[in-house]
Amino acid sequence: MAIRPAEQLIHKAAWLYYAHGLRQDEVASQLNISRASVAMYLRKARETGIVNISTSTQLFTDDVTARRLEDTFGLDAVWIAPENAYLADPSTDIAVLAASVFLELVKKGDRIGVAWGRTVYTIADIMSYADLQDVTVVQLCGNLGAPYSYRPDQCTMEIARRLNAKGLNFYAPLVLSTEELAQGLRAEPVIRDQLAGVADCDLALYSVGAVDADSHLVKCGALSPAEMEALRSQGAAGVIAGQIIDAKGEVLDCSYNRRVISAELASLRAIEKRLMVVQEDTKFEPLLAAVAGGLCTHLVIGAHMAERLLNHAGEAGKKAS
Amino acid sequence: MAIRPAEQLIHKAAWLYYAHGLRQDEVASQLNISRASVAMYLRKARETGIVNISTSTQLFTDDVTARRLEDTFGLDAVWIAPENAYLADPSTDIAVLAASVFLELVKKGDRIGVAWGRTVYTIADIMSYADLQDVTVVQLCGNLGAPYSYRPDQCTMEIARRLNAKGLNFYAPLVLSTEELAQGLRAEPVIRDQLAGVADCDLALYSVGAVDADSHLVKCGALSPAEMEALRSQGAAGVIAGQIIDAKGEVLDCSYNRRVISAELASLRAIEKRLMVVQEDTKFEPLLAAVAGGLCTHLVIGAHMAERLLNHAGEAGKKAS
DNA sequence: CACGGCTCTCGACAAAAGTCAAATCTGCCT
DNA sequence: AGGCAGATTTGACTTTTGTCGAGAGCCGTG
Repeated sequence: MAIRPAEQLIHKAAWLYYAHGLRQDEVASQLNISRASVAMYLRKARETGIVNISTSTQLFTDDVTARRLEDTFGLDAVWIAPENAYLADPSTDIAVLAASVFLELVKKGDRIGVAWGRTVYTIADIMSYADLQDVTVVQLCGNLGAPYSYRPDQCTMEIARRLNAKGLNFYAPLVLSTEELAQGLRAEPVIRDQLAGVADCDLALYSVGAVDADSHLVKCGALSPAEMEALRSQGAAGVIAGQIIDAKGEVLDCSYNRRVISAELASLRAIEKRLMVVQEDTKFEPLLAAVAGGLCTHLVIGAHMAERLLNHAGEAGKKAS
Repeated sequence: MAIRPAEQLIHKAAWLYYAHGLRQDEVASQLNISRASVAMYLRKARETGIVNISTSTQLFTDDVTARRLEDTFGLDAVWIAPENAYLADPSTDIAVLAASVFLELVKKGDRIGVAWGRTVYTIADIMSYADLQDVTVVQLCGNLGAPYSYRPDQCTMEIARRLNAKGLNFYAPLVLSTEELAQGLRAEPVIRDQLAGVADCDLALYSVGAVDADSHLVKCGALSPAEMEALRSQGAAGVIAGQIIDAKGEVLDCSYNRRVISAELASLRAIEKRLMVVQEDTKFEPLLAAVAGGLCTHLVIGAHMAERLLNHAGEAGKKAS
């Protein structure tokens, strides 16, 4: 990690510009280079996280709805992305917000568990760079061989890259064909250590998957549409880090789950800050299951989903009384 | 702390501009206001810490000299402001650097002890705003009645204001006329609690004062030039949070110190991160004393001072062998 | 040693952001 | 209701910044 001569220059330029508030041409004359170069250096500085521009996400927690959600579901913090006005694509909105929230939650020296999925990868993709050197990003579950760009290891690596952190991948398949093999693999020292290390994380980032034919588990061939359907009728309500959970947020007792290599839910629950991000409105039930199972403490969702959650809680309350 | 309607707008504008990367005119049309207003909002957002622009101070620790200082004096981290090229005023350079380092060291929920002096106030003055809501800034020592703008309470309040944090001043004089009175005042519940709370701080910010006629203690009338001179011959080497220390960094046994209301050195040493900033080259001996006494773990100084420290250590080493 | 291929740098132009005085709005007092 | 003081907003203008293609320097290779 020796600092290249150019990096030194970028650093100096960034310092003079952002910390001292000089103009670009002043910086240029200080460093005896052209202003155009300064502009380029500054862009690089922003891209590599030498300078950090972060905007408070407080606006999105201040919302009354967010507060009520925190109260009714016992969550530590909820962020709600306004559905309507802002940008063309509402789900991008959620991802942008989630990325900011994530960066706000990360601290130096943290160990971060990352699951996989389109949502997680989208977040990684738009997340700005930061310079947290002694952070470790660990992969929460095994890999799928599919050619998707949001494979578990990709998610982990991309986030590690953005944070300038260490990425700890693990190269085991997510699902094996027999329970015995899975058990054997889980006992392998390399794998065992990685899985044991999950509980030591300070922060986790994941989404929740739906139990339907569109699930990545189906798309990647881990389960057939028919199997998925069968699991659903057995009570499957969602997918967390590759594992099927029921409506109470517990691991569903089924062959599939026993063949999976992934962090145990108990380990996940041991992580202090569990950030769950849900983009799709269709993932209402999966989300409910995850929340019921105490699988998240911090939540980023869209306004519409927020409403549905509150309504649901209201009705459940009425029924109970 | 109800959010004024305008603040909401500022927040939204900042979000769209900095997080989503829209241009100002795009933001303007989104929010149905003129672009000029957006520009103004954004300035306010930066000023109030809704957006945070911070540049890594790593450049200044990467220095070989800084590393050697860390090693030879057993410090956690050292930052060295390059003396020559950068700006007109080298001591401003140090303060700018110190402010950035300080902001980098502060974490949410921290309790911060702040002493006083021109250096500390300069830092407070140029420090950019941040939005750390549950941070407490506590004053480390009593006040002086002088009309200086860098009175202890001013320093504390200004820093608290910049961080959007709670400021805990304490209104006792720094020096009393008799030891009995000081003892009595220290026993006062309000004062006692405040002093006891110092050891709970996570971070301290102070400089070190010189023992000469230019000292603020003299300028503010706490000591006469003659008394100062007398203390010097008794072994006074520096001033920390209003107290006189000897060359070993211990409290000097003298009447003055017994009449002072300030945090005990033991409490200061109990603080995990003790950030000391020294601007003036003349404060070489005071700094040595402070370092010897373990009163700082993190150090921000100029290049010239860094050299002197290293040379001194080198010579001391030679003499010893 | 000449030749591509490569990155880095610069000048000039276009785009974006900052600024200021005038206009408008707002609440409040008479 | 009128009018005044303060803050807020705006349009027009200036300054600053981003970008692009051209050119310069640098290396390994044929």
